[in-house]
Amino acid sequence: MADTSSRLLKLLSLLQTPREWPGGELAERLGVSRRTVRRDVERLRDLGYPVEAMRGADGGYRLVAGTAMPPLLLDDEEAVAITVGLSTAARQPVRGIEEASVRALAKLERVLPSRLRYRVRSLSGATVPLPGSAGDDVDPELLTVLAGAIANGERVRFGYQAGDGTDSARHVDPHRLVSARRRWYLLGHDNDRDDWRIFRIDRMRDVTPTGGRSTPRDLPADDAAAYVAGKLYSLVPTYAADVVLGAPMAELAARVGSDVGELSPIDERTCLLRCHGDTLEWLAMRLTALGCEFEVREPPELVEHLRALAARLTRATTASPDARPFTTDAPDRPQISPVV
Amino acid sequence: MADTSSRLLKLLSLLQTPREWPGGELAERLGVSRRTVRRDVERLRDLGYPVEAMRGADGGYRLVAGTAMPPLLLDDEEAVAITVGLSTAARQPVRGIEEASVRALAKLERVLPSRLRYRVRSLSGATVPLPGSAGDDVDPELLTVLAGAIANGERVRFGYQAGDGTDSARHVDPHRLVSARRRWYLLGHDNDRDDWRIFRIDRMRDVTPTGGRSTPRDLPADDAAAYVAGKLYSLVPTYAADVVLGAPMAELAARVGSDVGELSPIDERTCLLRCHGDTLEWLAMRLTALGCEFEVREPPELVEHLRALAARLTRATTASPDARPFTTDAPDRPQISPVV
DNA sequence: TGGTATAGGTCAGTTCTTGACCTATTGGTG
DNA sequence: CACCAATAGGTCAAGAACTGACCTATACCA
Repeated sequence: MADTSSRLLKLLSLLQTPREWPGGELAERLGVSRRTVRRDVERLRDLGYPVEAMRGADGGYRLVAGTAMPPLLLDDEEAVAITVGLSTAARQPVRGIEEASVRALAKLERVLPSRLRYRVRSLSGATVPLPGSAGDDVDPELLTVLAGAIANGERVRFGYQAGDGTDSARHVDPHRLVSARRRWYLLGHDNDRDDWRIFRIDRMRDVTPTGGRSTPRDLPADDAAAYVAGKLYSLVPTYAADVVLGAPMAELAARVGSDVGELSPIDERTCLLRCHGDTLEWLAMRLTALGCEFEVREPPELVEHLRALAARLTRATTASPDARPFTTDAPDRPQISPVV
Repeated sequence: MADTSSRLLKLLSLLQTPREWPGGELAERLGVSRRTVRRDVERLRDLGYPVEAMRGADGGYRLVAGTAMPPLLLDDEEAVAITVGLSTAARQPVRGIEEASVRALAKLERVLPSRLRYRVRSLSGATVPLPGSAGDDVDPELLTVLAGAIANGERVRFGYQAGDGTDSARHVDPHRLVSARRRWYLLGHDNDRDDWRIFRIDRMRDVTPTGGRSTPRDLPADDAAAYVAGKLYSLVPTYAADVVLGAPMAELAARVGSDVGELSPIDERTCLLRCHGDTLEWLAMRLTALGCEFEVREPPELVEHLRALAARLTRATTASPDARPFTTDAPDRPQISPVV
């Protein structure tokens, strides 16, 4: 009966509010007798959602953590907040739950009322881009489209710009989304080339599901993520940095996230940081953000980059504040660094 | 009837998967006849959740966006992903939906099965701290406790370390959570001092709801967020920066998020950036991340900070790579910059 | 044009739900 | 310590709803 079901949902939604509900108030809100409220609570418990009841004066009902995840009943603002949160999470994925984030985002986006969509769009445009990832940010919507196609077993068609700049149209059976090195990749079977390929998602254009079913194939490896990571290692240049930090390891441990790099102690006052990064900008930012003295051993490119940065900072602070800036055309002054 | 309701929920959960479901398969999965599936779909539509049906061969049912937000049925991984996403979102709140994010997080945390909690905890520890906010990160759990107390109208008790370092115990009727200047604040009525106070949440300890009801009071202003922002303006020092950027405004517009500052053009090759920040580290990072030439006009503290940073970078790159670093004890070398 | 999918009407038997009334139990308060 | 207010749960009868079986209409694809 639609009446009972909708009442149960309404009850769940009330109970998800962080407060206690006396039975009488619930009965009034739901338009039924108190006895029915008790029965509804029993029904929810049967469904696996533990409703806790405080007996005695000013007792009441409240939903507590159980073994199953109850259906989340969100109001408009919460739905928007979650969508925005997941969109930004997709831009800076957290190891181990990248795909689940995208799945959850896809779920949400499919049912998000249109009046909320524009709010999401205007809000997620306001996120601060991080250095090293500027320009080649992935559109979260693209991710959800691909996630949907993968789950649905649908073939997709898109335009792809390869690393050497050549454009081509692709027909691909999408297989898995993998995020590695702060970028998103699609592992799929290229039907025209009849082989497995890895595509950088920020280089894909006009992705459209064709409607055709993709043929199930065995993975080229046991673990798709490992496969992609391995291929990338030989394809994408990566900088491995080797830096001596002028502070005790204990002091820095909290500031160095696990995805930044590994710390090892040298003595009481210094320690060694080994980290990887695909752009020099990213490495430079991580290092300056540490706020301590440091000394770069490897790679020379990073030394060079930091020198250029230091020079830029010096120029930024030495010009006289009254003079019109940049009047002398110094041809060797770098303009905006190209997007990598 | 629990049977029908749970079947409806199961159906909703199936339909939230990004694929099409033919009626026959749904009937099989739900253990009912196809006619009942059709009726269940009708029930869902009555509840306001639009189920789209594709007729014809290989048609099927799918849930589409409607006017109401359907209950979200998440699997374990998705629940973890959303919780982690919201936790990090609470650390770097997005203007306009700060409170909704916390509300949604509170909702989730209250019902999150315990087996998922430890996964959330281990994952959210891996987030990268940003410069300028290091050390005084807010614990998202604290936010959800406060959000719950506010919604429940419960009085809270906590220890607070004021700006001058003095400790005190507080009894407060919590009123609103406000995030401003990349920090979280609690606006509440301090019962011992009988006045409205603003608390920095990262300075609160041992927050516990006392169980006592907080007495409803009128806000000291129409808009709590504006009230807090106004008070902060007179309490917390803020740097207003004035920077000339050596690149056309059009090129930079995408890189300057709306919360970074306002751009205005000077000529075809340069533009002006006016921005605010509560720490010099934050301002310095934003500026260097732009990747273009720039020139700081104001404030002098920022110029000083950037000079020191440039000097640090120079030291980091000029030491001979073979020599043991930091052998000479230069007393004027700053150690880790204190947490602001 | 044929096959397969959804859409929806009707009917009878079964099952479930609801509210009213009842008692038991628990926890805080005066 | 007794009282009160809250949850917990049993039972009953009337009513309502659900289900599956059968039917036809309709749309889409190959």
